[in-house]
Amino acid sequence: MDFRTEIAAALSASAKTPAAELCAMLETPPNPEMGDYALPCFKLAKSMKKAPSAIAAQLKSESVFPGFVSRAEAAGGYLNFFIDRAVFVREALLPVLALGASFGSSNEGNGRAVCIDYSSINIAKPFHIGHLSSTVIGHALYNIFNFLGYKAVGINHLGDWGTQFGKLIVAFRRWGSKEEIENGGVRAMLEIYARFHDEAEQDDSLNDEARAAFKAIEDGDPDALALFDWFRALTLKEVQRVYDLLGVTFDSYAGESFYNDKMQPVVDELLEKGLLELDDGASVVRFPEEDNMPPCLILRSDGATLYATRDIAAAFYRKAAYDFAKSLYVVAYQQNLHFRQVFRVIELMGRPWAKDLVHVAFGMVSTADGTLSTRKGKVVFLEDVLKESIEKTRAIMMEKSPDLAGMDRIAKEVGVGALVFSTLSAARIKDIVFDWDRALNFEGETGPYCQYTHARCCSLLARAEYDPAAEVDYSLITDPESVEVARLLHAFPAAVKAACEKYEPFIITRFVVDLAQAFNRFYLAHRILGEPRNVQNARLALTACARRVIATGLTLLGIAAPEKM
RNA sequence: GCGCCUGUAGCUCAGCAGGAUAGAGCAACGGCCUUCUAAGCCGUAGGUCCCGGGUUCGAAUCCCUGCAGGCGCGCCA
Repeated sequence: MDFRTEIAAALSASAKTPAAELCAMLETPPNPEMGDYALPCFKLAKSMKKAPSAIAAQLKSESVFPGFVSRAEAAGGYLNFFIDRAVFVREALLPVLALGASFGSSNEGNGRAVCIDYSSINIAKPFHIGHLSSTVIGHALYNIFNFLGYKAVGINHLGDWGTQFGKLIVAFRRWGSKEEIENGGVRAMLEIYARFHDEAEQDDSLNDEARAAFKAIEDGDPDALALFDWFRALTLKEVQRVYDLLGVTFDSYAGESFYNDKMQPVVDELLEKGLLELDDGASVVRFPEEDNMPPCLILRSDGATLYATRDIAAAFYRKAAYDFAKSLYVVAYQQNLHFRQVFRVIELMGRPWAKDLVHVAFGMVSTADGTLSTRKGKVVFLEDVLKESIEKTRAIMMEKSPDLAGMDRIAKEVGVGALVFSTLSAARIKDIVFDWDRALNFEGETGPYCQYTHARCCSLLARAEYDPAAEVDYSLITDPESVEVARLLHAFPAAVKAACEKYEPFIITRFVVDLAQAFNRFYLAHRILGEPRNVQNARLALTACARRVIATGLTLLGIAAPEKM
């Protein structure tokens, strides 16, 4: 039952306005005491040639409202509607009880593919906190799109090409040892890479050597290629530990090197369509005046391809391979111009699906003592942060619940969840200054708080031996705290939809916090266990629904919902 | 210089297809565990919604001008 639609239909005749229009006008009053829905009558003043307050009174007296409207009240220029609380609570809880884990999901995607390019780490470089945003935003969107009936395709667009690999090979041949790299992983690679830069400042011939080494990779020289593959494999093995902790997966690891043989057709087509122009020896695509963008560089003056060339080729490949309905790029906003250019070039090439390419931009991550910089050694490894968070969680658990079974697993779920949750708690465009104390705060609007509330629900349901089949008397949970929980449950599907449409996982994060807060208020205000049978049953049903939706929300965000903690 | 983004409580952020007294959390202070998980709950205090114009019955929200900060602007990715 949709309350809004029915209220709007009831008003339509008296207001002489289409129901759909009235439905869009209906809003939620700022305070529940003012009603559940409100119609502001100001806009009707012109067409009805009356004062808003008079309109509200007239609509009230002339309309016949559905039975679930217990009261309609004109207040100022508003007409407020009060829904029968037992009906409202029942309508809110029934779908959750009936659908369980699929409550909030839908089939609107109809199986269409949505490519999501996220995380996209660089080979032989550290996986640091700067990569956390892309990784967890992308992963959450992956879950959300699947939940709404799409077929998400997770793509880790690896940074596995470029002259830096020539440098690394030279550095390794001069100063590296197989054993050190094997044991030290990316940190050891960074060390010899840094040494290369130091020594190359004195001896420029090293740079020539590096260029030659990279050329050797390109030409398929077996020795160079073997080293390159080795660096790649070692890095992937190392980052896999972090992905395992985060529970993040990918369907494709096709990175930059994958597109090496796929760029020529793009260049050919650009030439053929007369889009390519020579400028200072480089080949560029110029944009129409109204685009107000600098040209997009396609080929360097030495004929080498560039970042944009590769991304255009990648977009073509993904369209052909997956026939996506949308293709998302979860990449920091620094690359705003780059993606505007790439998308526009594809549009100029006559591909209507260019409109389905979306840059899901997010803010910069920095540390208080300066921006992240691999060179300056200020880099904070993601794995270190995750481990620290897990350790802190374990310490808290040792204090609060030392006998809990499965401590290791729970400490991992809570410690990791805290970081994921905090990364997903603000609009993605906001910059983040990484702060250990804030990242490891487990109180207030945090992941552990929501997980704790979930565990609290589980504990109640287990103690009461809750029977989902027991009949529920909804008239027993019409107190303000219960109704507030019900109101949020009712709003969950819309929150998921909004998160998907806006590519904003934080909408779900906030929703889960709100629900957890509402449940905790309910919990503190009302006893559940040991109440009369029918009261206990009704409150347990509410608890079961809250637990279910908190768990679903957390799962969508990529966060575990342990039953005990 | 040009373009994009951000500016709301001491701090971190919601609210911004205009609506009724601007909301949370953290930090501070004061309460609540001999009954359901205190990683919790309640209360107190804290705001020129960056400034100035405009549109509107009504602006934190829309438009314009400024200011401050971030990012970007050809052969890196």
